[in-house]
Amino acid sequence: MYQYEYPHPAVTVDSVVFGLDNEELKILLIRRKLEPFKGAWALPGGFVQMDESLDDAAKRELMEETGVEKLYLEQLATFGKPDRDPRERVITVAYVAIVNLFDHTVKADSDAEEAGWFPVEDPPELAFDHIKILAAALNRLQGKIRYQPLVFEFLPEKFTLSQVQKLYETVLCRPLDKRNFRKKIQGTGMVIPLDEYEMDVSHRAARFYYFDRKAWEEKSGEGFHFSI
Amino acid sequence: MYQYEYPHPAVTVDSVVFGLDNEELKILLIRRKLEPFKGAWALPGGFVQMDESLDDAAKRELMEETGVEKLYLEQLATFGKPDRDPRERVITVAYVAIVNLFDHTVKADSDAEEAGWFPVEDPPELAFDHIKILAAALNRLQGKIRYQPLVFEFLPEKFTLSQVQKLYETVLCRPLDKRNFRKKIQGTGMVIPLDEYEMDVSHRAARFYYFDRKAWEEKSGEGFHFSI
DNA sequence: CCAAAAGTGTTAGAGATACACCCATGG
DNA sequence: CCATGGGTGTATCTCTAACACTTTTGG
Repeated sequence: MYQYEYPHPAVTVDSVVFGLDNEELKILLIRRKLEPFKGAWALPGGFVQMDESLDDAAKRELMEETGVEKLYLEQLATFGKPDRDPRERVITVAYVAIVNLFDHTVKADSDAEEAGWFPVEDPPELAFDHIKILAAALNRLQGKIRYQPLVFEFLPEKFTLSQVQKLYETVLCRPLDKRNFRKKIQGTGMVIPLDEYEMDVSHRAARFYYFDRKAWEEKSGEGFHFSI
Repeated sequence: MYQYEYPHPAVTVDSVVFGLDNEELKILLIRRKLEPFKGAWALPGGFVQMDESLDDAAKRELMEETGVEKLYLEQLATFGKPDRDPRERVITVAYVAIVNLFDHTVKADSDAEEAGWFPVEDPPELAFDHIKILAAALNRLQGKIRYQPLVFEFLPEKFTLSQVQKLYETVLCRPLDKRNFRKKIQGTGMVIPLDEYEMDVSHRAARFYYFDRKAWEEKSGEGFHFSI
């Protein structure tokens, strides 16, 4: 039993985990085992432990629930309306995460928890105010992807330019001109062609490229603007 | 006395309040009356009450400490390293605020609390991790001011274009070309000239303008890009 | 030879940048 | 008449946007 002179809220972290599944943008949801909202789908998350930072809490919860260690993670915002949880006052720090579903497999079920990937555009009913958090996360992703190289967090080490373009189109919900897109991507100097090509495709084989993280880190220091 | 089955952290809100004082960008600080960091300068803030939202808590604290009701307020980020407060686990939700020091006077001292405005570039030693919060806030301000009309939150209803330009230069820490700046500002269609001019200045009197909030609200809906 | 996706350049227009002088006012 | 800041236009350049056909491969 823990006692305080003044009331303290509970604090949780919840993550909106984006992934690219079969060229569709999806989010990871967990089915709740406990009341309230028992049986409903919800964002993965949980209570912040007293000895861990918020970032560490988000990482730990995602590790526990997806088994993925390496992922992109950034704080989104904190949601704290007094009545957002019917049990007690719960303030949640929301995160945006991106997992690479090519290089890492995500365990769909962990310690008897049901988990699943759902289309961003058509999610099921969500517990609490999680639909609002999802909206904020999508907004952040759409805004940030235009001037930071987040796309490569979704893609395998080696990718084709068409994959990159389709991903941008999916996230931004608008078509991009192929020639202008390729010019711009290659003009950054951070997307480097390999001498490898697709195999066994029934059309001209696409060239593979990789993202040069070092070049990005160097250039991003000096106010470099990515910009799609 | 309040009891919980699991330990709960304390949650506070802290605000970085920016204001334009004599053409200098300043922040509002409060001198701490209590341990820890008694006597040190700190960001204004305090504990979140159980029945108020985070935004409401930030507004209430600022009202109590500055007497200002109308101000620009936006959530910045949440800081929660386990050891950021020596007493107990305290997670703080940081806000960025802007007060207009032309139209509203801020009471420098409130209920026996010492308060003061300090240059952003040269603040005193701050309590807790508040220097990190300040850095994040300044970063947010510099980023956001380029594509959202935040400058007008600092300025009086009626202002001159030179005031606007100097403010941009102050915040962005770089000079701007006068003619190009004026073209761009006027090109937005949201900064409207008045038939009023400065009085009693020992040089050509500058024209006054006002910011058309309605035009901004309409245009910002349709993906309008401010951009300086 | 057909279907399917990869790959490739040029042109026109819009927006950004660079730049220098005259004007109005108070002292 | 001098000091101080207010106010104005043009030329160049860069970046963006629009646009259509040829290439490669498997079936």
